[in-house]
Amino acid sequence: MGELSGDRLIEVLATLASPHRLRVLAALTGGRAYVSQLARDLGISRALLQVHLKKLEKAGLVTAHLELSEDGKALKYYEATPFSLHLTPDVVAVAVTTLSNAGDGDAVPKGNN
Amino acid sequence: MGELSGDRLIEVLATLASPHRLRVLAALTGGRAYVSQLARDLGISRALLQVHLKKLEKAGLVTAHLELSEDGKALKYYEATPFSLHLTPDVVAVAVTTLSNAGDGDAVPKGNN
DNA sequence: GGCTCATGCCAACTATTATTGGCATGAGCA
DNA sequence: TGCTCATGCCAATAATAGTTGGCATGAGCC
Repeated sequence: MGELSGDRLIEVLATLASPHRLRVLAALTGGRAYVSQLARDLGISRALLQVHLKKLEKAGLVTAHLELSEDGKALKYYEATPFSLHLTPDVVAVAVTTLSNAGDGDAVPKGNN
Repeated sequence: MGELSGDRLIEVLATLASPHRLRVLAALTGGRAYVSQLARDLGISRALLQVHLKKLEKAGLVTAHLELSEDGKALKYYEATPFSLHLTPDVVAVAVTTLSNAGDGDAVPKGNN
């Protein structure tokens, strides 16, 4: 996971920059779990947890797959994806060169100064 | 910079997770600069740049100091702080243990399920 | 004095993200 | 059938973050 684009880098960083998601990830690092179970473990609502799980999944930090329990219930198990990201000023400098101009853009400043 | 608390980790991640701040940091990695100059280089307003610089400074990613130019003008120079942060699931798991319960909290879920 | 350039800061607005509650579905089980 | 448990999703609100423009200050310079 050494060479991600600036956009991907930001996605990953933004995803990790949240207490909830960090806790979710930590919980899953300790072993997989299905949604409702995880919500109970962490003491947060399912709706909230799902939003965070989706963001984590989108960033590629967790993966999900359905599984049938012994009694036939469909459970959605999530598990953490291993990753390794070494951040340094140089890594940042390189990533910036591949940034799409979203959230920025204006090649012509509005006239300050 | 291997052992930061969960709160600090989140602060750093959140600070880096922005195209503007990433660009600012990259620009400063290439050499120090004072505010107005940097704003022109990046093509953004000073007001905007200052906000981002403050956030970067708060997170310890850049430092600032006043300096007098040859003609006596007070210039505020910023420079990038070297850092190295190796992110892995385990690092996250450890960081989580030192998270203050802000933005989370509710030991008792509201009653979902 | 009047012009330029640098800094700092605020009030106001817009855009995003976070969070809650509720509702609907599908499948075992007594 | 009625109850439980799991999933998914949406509409509405709350809370943050991002941006802009303007205004004030201080210091050289013509």
